[in-house]
Amino acid sequence: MTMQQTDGAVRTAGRPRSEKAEKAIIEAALDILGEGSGVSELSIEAIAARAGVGKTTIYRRWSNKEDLVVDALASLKPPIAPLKGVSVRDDLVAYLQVVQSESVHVRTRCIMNIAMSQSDKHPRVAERFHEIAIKPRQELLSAVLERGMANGELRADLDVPMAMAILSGTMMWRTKWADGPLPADLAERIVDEVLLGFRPR
Amino acid sequence: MTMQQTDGAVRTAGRPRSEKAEKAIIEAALDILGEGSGVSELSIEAIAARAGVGKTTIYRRWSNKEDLVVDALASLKPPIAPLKGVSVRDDLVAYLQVVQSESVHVRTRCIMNIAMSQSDKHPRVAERFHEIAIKPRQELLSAVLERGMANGELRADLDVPMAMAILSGTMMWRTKWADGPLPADLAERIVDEVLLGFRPR
DNA sequence: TCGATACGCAACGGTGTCGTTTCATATTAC
DNA sequence: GTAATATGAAACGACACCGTTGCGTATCGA
Repeated sequence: MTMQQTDGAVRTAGRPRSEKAEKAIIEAALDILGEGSGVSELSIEAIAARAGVGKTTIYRRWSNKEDLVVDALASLKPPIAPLKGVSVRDDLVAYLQVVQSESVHVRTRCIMNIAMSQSDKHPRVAERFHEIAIKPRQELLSAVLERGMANGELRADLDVPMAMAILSGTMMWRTKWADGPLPADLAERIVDEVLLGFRPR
Repeated sequence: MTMQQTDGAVRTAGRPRSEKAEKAIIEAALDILGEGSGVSELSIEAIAARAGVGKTTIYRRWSNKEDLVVDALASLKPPIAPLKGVSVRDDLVAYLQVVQSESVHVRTRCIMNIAMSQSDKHPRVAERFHEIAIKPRQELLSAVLERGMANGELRADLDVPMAMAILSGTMMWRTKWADGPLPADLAERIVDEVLLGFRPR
């Protein structure tokens, strides 16, 4: 027996599922992943314990770990900066500064690690992560570059995908293999160096 | 009771340790890592089984898994191309082509993944990997760039570490997040794009 | 030959996680 | 109140590894 509610959701008889528990589970999963565990090392028991929840409650919602992780990643809000700068240079600097500042946070680092290292073993997770975290940023970056090409700040024949790879790849390389503390003006230095080749001849 | 050998190695009484077994163990470990396992998922039992070796033989040589992995990574020969090209451009293209071709091999990919994603959890392994696989290449790349600066192919004020990050990071980004098959001339396109900003004004 | 050491193999007890089940309790619709 | 469903807690048997030990065999020096 079911009945329609005003919002169109289907209600069933009996106690409804606790949203609070669901949030706690996802938060706990992200927490553990953020501490450096890979997907395979992420145990349901550990999630349940940290979330203060019975394993039953988890298994009732997700039939396997991957589904849980996919949902967890989906809950990550991609914090995209608005990027309303005056120049392309300012926008790029602002963008890379966001990327750099995120790379400092352990949780961001670890989740990035998961995306990069476990894409072969967990393609669904990787796909979802790409859609949630990578794609919107790429589109943002792409828009900045296109704008620069349109208004003459950048070469009209700029290879946009290549330019995006140069910018993102350089920042990732430096944040990944950093020998020491990153320079505070890293974003500016990357942009200024790279733009030398992007500006009109 | 020990005695000196001609090569200075110390020989003990009794059956000597089998070099063949040692090679098999390390090879098996690399094999499993190359199939996508992380260091934590790498089990001694699995290594022993694949190497056709008793667990005893492994525990007799390494007291823990990290030591084994460190030795295994150390055994990887970094295949550095000679890079005797005529121009800086040719050398850079040749270098990046090696990087790209390696990125196709599953084993290389996975070991790279380990280095990138488990550096926080296994710092000794990461350090060793950096020394074995990253550092020699960085020095090679650095030498190419310095040569270009000396002979006028590149700007005299080029930021070498930044330039290296741009080249390596771009290739990594494209090989990592590739949507489809990589273009065959990827290395040339990266170098040609990047060199626009590296050449003298 | 003999002592010493390494070998592969099998088994040990211990631990952690799996996915499931049972239970008493809580929350909802009817 | 009653039926239905969800909850957290606990326990289940199963499995994979752990690190260790014992065993019979193989290979070395003396």
